[in-house]
Amino acid sequence: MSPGEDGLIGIPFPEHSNELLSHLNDQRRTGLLCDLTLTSRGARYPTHRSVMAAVSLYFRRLFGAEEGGEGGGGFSVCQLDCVSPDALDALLEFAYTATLTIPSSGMRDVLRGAQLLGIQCVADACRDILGETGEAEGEAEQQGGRHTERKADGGVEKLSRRKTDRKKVRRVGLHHASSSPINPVSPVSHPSPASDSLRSLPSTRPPSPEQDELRPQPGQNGDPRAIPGAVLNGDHLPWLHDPRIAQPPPAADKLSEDDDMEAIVDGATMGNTTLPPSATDRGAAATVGGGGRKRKSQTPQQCPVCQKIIHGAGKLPRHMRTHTGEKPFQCSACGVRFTRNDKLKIHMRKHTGERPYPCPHCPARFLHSYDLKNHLSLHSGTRPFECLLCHKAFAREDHLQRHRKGHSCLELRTRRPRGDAGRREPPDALEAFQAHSSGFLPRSALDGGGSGPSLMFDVERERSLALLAHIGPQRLAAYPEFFLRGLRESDAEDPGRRSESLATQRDRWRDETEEENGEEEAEEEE
DNA sequence: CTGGGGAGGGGGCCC
DNA sequence: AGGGCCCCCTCCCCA
Repeated sequence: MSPGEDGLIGIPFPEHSNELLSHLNDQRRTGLLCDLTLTSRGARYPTHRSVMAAVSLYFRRLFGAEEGGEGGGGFSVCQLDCVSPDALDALLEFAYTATLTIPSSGMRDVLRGAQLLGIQCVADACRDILGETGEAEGEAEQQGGRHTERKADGGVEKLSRRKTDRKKVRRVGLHHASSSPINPVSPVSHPSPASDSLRSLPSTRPPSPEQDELRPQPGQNGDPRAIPGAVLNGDHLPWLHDPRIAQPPPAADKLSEDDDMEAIVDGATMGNTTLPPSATDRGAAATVGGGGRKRKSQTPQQCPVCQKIIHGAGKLPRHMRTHTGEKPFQCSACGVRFTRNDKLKIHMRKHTGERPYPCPHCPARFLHSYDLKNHLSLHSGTRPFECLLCHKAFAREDHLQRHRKGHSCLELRTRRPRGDAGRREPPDALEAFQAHSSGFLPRSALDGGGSGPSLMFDVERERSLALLAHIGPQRLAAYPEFFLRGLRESDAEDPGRRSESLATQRDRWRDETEEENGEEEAEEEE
């Protein structure tokens, strides 16, 4: 971490990506801001270049090289007759919804389209459903029938990522562009209007480890005249020459867990599946500050739906059920279903009357150990969770958090009492800010440990923002360590841009602060 | 508003 | 590697 980033605060907006995708999909449906039209056998699909470039390696290379050669003029129409309209429709739906909805009969078309367009995760999923391996493409026709039997009853099926092989999930997550060799697909001709001027994608690219495929850098194209073409040339898949695909590590699929972990942490090698810094930091924090708990290799896996990193071998299926809603564990007594066996087990205690956590000081017994822990604090009279704004103490942390969500506390302390000239507001507000942050910030982040996660509002973001609003960004100007930091990978990839904007912001806030301080001093003199 | 219970979810350890 | 078990945290609901 560079010195300037210490203490910066990142405010994650977990719903942002979903909302963003949803809005983009709306725009696609209404044709708003669409700058690219895909056509397939007469069908037209308005879409967005950026989205297609984000999801498809083919378009990524196409537009990246195009911009390198022509400065970003661009196609307005891209004819993809090689991809059936239904498959193209499904792939577009996937691009804008993260869900692949296809008829089982069209699986192979989608697979082919995904391969042609370089949408590796979809290709992997289709292969998985079809029971094909990357190496067995040629045998797919024979094998496909057997594996598609189970789909035959459903006309339309949503591909549950949970069904995909974990290794594939991880591989997709780590190597979006695939480290697995993509097999030559059967020759398909791909007439394209763009092909008139653009014959082929660059057949070679200088393999560059630093190359960021998501942000094509025009200058890196070896031949500026190598104009890409919107042609998918039969068995020639030029984008396959992407160094990360053409030269997969020979033992890419044999990476040890530790190697995988390194690959995950090494965000520089990753695309849009880069681990959130917080995730990796959490891992580091778990290792460093685990209270003596040695952290073994936990084979972290990235959820393909929410991108969350799930630690622990075998935990991904459990997590995936939170998305699918699948509740395979049913209470035999009352029929209530649960996503997890251990939760069912705890639930069963209600029926059996078992309360395995007795209070040593009273007859109370509890279903959960955590309940007992909370209960014990009542006996001891300790209220370890104190609101540092109003100093009200609570026995339970969640009650403190509930308290924080109330209004009275915020209103009490975030405004400097008039006439209290001896106590300047900025430190007061800052303390309040720290105090309220401390309650829901990871402790490691507040202990000043550089190894801990960056300061994050994991909980009560809105409340925190409200507090910030009370405090006023001006008052934080003097405390650069509290400047907000975006945690998006794009920012992380471009620290210069971030620091520049923050510096600009900081200067502006500082100016405003000086102005306001002047006003306040004038007020107090009155 | 507060105390308490139940449930959902993530992570660690162990088999 | 996968799953069971447990702990922890958080949220929601109710009295």
